[in-house]
Amino acid sequence: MTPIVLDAQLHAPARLQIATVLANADSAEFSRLREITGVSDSVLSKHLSALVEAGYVRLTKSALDGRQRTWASFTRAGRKAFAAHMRALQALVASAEQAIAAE
Amino acid sequence: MTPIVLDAQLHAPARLQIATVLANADSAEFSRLREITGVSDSVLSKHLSALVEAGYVRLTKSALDGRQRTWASFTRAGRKAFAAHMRALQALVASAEQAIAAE
DNA sequence: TAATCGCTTTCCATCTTGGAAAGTGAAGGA
DNA sequence: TCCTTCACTTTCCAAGATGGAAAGCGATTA
Repeated sequence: MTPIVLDAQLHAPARLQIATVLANADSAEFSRLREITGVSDSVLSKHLSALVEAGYVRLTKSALDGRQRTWASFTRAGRKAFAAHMRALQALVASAEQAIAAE
Repeated sequence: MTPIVLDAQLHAPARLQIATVLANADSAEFSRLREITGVSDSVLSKHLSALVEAGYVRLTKSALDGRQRTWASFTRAGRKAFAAHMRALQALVASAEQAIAAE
């Protein structure tokens, strides 16, 4: 059987939440991601920086109502990595399918 | 939408590997788990202890060929927790389905 | 009695994750 | 112009997770 490789950059729960939002939208506001993940400003900022560093996310700053806003979106690489991660999870679930079917 | 709750005790990659093996078998030998996870004796021992502590795993010691062997198996609670974790992952994958379908 | 096997425990280093608080640049008000 | 606010960002720090090496330990063999 082929080994199931999980993406360390996307594996942490908060990262998964961020990625799931980004996968379902073209972009998401910083404040919305903060609400969804439930972490502090600083922590979200660091997660996003890490994803940018990994080449998975792009941050766009633009003014809305005269105030600065930060939008996050997947890069092509990020979207691909997330898709691969989801496939890995799917394979993981599949490999345990019969086992949990008995429950 | 209902929040997707991941089990922290099963979330770490090495734990997932151990759990997947246990889910597919009645029990597994210490040495086999060590090979599959690729971690050292001490690390595997600690992971198993943590799972025992969580009430998810039972360790059985018995002699084989005159030498001590340790077998690990899921408790009923462990099997249930793993099944729930797999369902959570399945839900996570499903929530991103359309998004990754485009890839 | 000594050595080996099969873990377990201790010790230690590193990485990750988190919050609080201070810092920064842009925009708005006095 | 100076001060404040907003929306993050960075720094500082604490706690927990994870990993290996090495020592420990009980049960066999030699």
